Amino acid sequence: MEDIVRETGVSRYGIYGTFGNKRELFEQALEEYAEGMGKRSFLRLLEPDASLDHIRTIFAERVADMSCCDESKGCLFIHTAMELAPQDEELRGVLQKFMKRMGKAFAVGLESAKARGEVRPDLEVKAAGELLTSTMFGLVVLGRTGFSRDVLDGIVESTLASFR
Amino acid sequence: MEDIVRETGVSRYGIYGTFGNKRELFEQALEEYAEGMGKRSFLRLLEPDASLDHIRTIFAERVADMSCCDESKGCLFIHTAMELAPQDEELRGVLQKFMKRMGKAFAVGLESAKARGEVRPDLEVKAAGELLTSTMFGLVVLGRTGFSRDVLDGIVESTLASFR
DNA sequence: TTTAATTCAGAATGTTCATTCTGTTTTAGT
DNA sequence: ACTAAAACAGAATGAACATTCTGAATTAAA
Repeated sequence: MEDIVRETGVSRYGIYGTFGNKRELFEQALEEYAEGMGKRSFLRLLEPDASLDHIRTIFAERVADMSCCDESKGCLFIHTAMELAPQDEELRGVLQKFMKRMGKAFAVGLESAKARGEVRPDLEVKAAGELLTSTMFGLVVLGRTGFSRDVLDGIVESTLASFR
Repeated sequence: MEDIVRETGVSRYGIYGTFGNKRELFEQALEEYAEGMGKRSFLRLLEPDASLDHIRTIFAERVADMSCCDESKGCLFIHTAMELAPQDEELRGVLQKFMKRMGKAFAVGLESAKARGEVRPDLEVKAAGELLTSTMFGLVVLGRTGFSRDVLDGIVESTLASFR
């Protein structure tokens, strides 16, 4: 809270008055974050011209994040899932909502890719979308333990290759 | 530390005398844990008769862990990777050592499965082993956020199916 | 058995941090 | 401009917790 007061310039009074407590503030921040990252990364998968390359790019951005500075390794989703979700039903609900949306977006993107002949016709896009969601988080864990960019890229490519 | 003193029955004096501090105690616990889980789960992949089913079983055990009680969701590896690895080079080294070993074990198991004709002959087992390592952690993240056993099993099956 | 070294349980210390409180300043309505 | 409400900065409170300290109990050596 100290940090938030300093960085935002909003007083403790204001924060507690508006959000009640740290927990509530966090929940709203999480929703905001998810909404933003959905718009920034996943919306493009819903365009009719979405291709496998769109998916590749989403992963590439994440891998790039992991591999650079010490900061910003991982995302709020995975930290929340690991540290809070099992004991907090409400947060779990927020995470599930957005992760399901993520899987869905992947599935829609894959369907478009299928129409373009980039993936095999019998691919089950729903299952594949869930797999990609899981892969995203697996990558973050490996990235945090310092695995090289090459390894992370390799995992993404193997996964995408399996759709062909 | 309070909890450890209570649960082990060892006095603070003894713990600090033997391990120095919480950090050192933790590092040794992590190695112990990794060693044990390696022996319990991954050693069988090195047997010459290892099959795809051995891999499936390892994942099934993990999925079962995730889906039952509130306790024990996740493992020490992933928690350490998420919470400590980026700021602690030594722990990162420990994690990397064991995660690489894990990938290697998967690769060896896949090679045996290939000999049995269970996976396609041109599968790159090294890359596939790394992918399975990543998948393992991805599953834990989804499990923690409450995804159903069916979804988790589906991800495992899609992944294994992609090797055929 | 006596002495010296270990080990014990639990109290004391010091730090971090969320939350509340207080007295002052700013804003909005008249 | 004057009053009442809102918002401020920062101090006070209280809890959690790692680590160190203390005096008592236990063990091992003579």
